[in-house]
Amino acid sequence: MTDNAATDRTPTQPVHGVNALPPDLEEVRVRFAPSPTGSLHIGGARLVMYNVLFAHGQAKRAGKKGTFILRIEDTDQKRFVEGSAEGLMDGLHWLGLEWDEGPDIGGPYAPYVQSERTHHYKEAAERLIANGHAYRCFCSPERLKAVREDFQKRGLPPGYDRHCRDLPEAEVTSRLDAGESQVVRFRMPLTGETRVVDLLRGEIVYQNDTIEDLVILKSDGFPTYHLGAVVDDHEMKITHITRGPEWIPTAPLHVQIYKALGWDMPMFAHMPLILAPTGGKLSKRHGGASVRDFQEGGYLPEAMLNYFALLGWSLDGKTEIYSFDDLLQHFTIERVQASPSTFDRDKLDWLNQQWINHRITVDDLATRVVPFLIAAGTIEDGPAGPSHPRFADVKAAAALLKDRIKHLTEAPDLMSFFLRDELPPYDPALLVPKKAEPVQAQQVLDAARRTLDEIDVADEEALDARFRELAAGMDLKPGQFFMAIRVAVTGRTQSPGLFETLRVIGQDRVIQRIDQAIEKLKTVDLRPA
RNA sequence: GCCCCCAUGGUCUAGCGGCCUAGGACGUCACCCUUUCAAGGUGAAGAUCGCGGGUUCGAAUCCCGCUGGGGGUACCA
Repeated sequence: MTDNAATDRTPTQPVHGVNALPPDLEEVRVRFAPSPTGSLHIGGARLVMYNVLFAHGQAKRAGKKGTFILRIEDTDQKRFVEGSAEGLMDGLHWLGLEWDEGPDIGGPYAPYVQSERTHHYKEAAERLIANGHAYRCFCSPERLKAVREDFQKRGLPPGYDRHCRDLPEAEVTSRLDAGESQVVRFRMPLTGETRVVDLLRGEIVYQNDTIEDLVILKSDGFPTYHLGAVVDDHEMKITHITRGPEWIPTAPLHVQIYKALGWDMPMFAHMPLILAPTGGKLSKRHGGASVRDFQEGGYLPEAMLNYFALLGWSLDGKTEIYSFDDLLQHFTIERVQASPSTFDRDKLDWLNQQWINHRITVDDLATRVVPFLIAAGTIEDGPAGPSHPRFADVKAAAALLKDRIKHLTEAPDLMSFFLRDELPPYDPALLVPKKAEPVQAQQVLDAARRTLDEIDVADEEALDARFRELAAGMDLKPGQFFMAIRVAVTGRTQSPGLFETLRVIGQDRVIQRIDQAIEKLKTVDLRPA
């Protein structure tokens, strides 16, 4: 955390000569604008984190106001998924990434849902038509498709042939009056070039004639992303457009729309892509992609955020563990990588384990593990936190398992012998330590059983000393002696330290389990192998 | 095909012209610790800085070309 994060250096020098925070800028306003068509993706989550760190961290450190906005871009009614926006917000809340303005909490530029703002886009489109920067297109989807195929066949870039770009005004009016279906396209300049300044990459130059006359207002009256995003970003006073790299190719179009509307240009920062280990975009099949999957997979939000920071950004190339607060102290958008990075599950797992083993408290671990224990039926249903009636037991188990748990999902399995009275069936042969005979296992268990009549499991030291004596007397190594007991009491060969384990399981259950083990051992062939 | 972005060990990265016989981390392997499993500690292997040209006294660092990877090419975002 702060103690191991390098503090003597906060790199802020612009890498590409672009200053993300010009002196005259008073407020940084950034937004995350997902379309409600699915769940919160890892790439989206990381983008949100960068936004929050930029607005609430970097901007505020520079003495500026920083605002992060959530906006829902639901302009594609065909792909709309019910409940998706809520799921997106749940995921963000889980990660602890909060917005200052948004559909649920409102704000000065409400509403923050595009389907409720359609008149803004219509107005902008009409203004663009009026000032000659856009035109109505009556081409049918069939014709468009045919044109595209024809272009492709002739080895040309597939696209629109600008058929309606210069329709006589009278024709437009009459076809409009006739109620013909139409869209609005942006009239891209046919000559010259458009420059896009990207915070992470510097200037990118495009020849205007390589960019199509794209649709900005669809026939159903909804805008496409190109218009919707530009209009809302302007009206919501967005200062920095952060988004995925898939928007780089259409950025010049956006620049042209801003110009045509006479609006001030925000800055652009196209964040890097996250690749699947197999190459290509990260997806469900390749590496998992939904934040929810990780939540259910027993990852801590802290570890997720920490990993996002390491993937595509670095403070000094040495610090690995960051709390969100550390990140707020040190993050600078200029240092995010322009190159895509591959999602590495192993490193995330390592971070998750670091957080569980070394960064959170026992109490915290116990609290977080309760819902998993309930879901698995390891403990009875109840409050999913410290007020659960079994919380004290969970905590005692958590104390011993803290440096052994990698994912919260392991808790039900690893904690079951502490929390449940009955042990699941196990192979009696496990009771026999390595390089020992079944008869010796029986002797160990008998000896242990007798010892427990005198020494209580609460007295770890006395028990430890006695067991070692007994082992020596039987010509067994302590480890061999302990193993027979470990198996008898936990049903498995791996557990936390034997004596602390016995103590937490408790005298009565330990005796009961040893008695059961002695019975079980009778089913094993006692003759020397 | 066309347009665009990117390029340091398998992976994430440090590096901003001399400090680099390239540093850290994950993963891998070995050893130590040890009552099992982890955790922890120590160490090792692993990169001719994608390739080829320049510029420079000097290049991983700047420029050009190539190659490779990725993205875009919709009335989806």
